[in-house]
Amino acid sequence: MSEDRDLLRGNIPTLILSVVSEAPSHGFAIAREINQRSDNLLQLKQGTLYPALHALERDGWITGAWEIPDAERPRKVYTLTEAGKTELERRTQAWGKFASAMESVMGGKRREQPI
Amino acid sequence: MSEDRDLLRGNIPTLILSVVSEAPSHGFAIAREINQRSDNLLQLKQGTLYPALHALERDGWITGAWEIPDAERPRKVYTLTEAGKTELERRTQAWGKFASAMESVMGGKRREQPI
DNA sequence: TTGACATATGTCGCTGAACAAGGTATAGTA
DNA sequence: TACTATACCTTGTTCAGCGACATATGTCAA
Repeated sequence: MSEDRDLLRGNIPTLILSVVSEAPSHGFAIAREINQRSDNLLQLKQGTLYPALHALERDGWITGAWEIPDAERPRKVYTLTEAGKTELERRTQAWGKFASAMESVMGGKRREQPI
Repeated sequence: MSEDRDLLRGNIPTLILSVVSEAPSHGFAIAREINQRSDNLLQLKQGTLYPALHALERDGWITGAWEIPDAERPRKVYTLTEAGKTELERRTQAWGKFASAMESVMGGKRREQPI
């Protein structure tokens, strides 16, 4: 599984934006969600999660707000910004193109020629 | 396009093994092939290509042999080994699982539950 | 009440893949 | 003569992800 580290490269921000785009959420819950949805294949570590969230906030794709529920630990809840929505769309498309390019090479297909 | 650098991470050896598995080929041609099949989306740079080939040879997945055609530059032609064939299968499966996990997270799907 | 565990946030230093930029050399072409 | 494409290679840099650690609270069992 250690190989998935490299496969993950560059995709973690996309995954985080995806999850946050559905509903505002805090870091720990986002990681748990990614973990569960991928059936534990994609494991977001803490040393990756928090710096990634900070970078996304710095770039303006998400905004964080502290929430202090009664009788619970403080959480920083992140919400997707408008710019973040656009960024997610861009990244989703980039992923699609990339995955399709991978299949093209692995499947031995030649690029499509216009008629 | 600069973002595809990160997406490529960890997939380059798989792409190289894929191309070589179809027919023995030399470095420069392998890169050209990947480039063309992906419609120039996946660009294998020389600073990536040659070290990657050396690593694959070191690990025993491919073997290189110098070929000196008449009136042409010498080339190092790489062939997939038996172990390399297994490795390629393993990597192809890993890619499939990873891509499907990505889709699961991005699509908001929950992991399938047994009945 | 003591310990273990899950939750929840964060930082710091390391590693290693991919890249940029450089090198060598030959064949063909303008 | 200069340029381009082919064909091989190395060195130093960069930075995403990770391991390991620190901190703190709520819950639950021994």
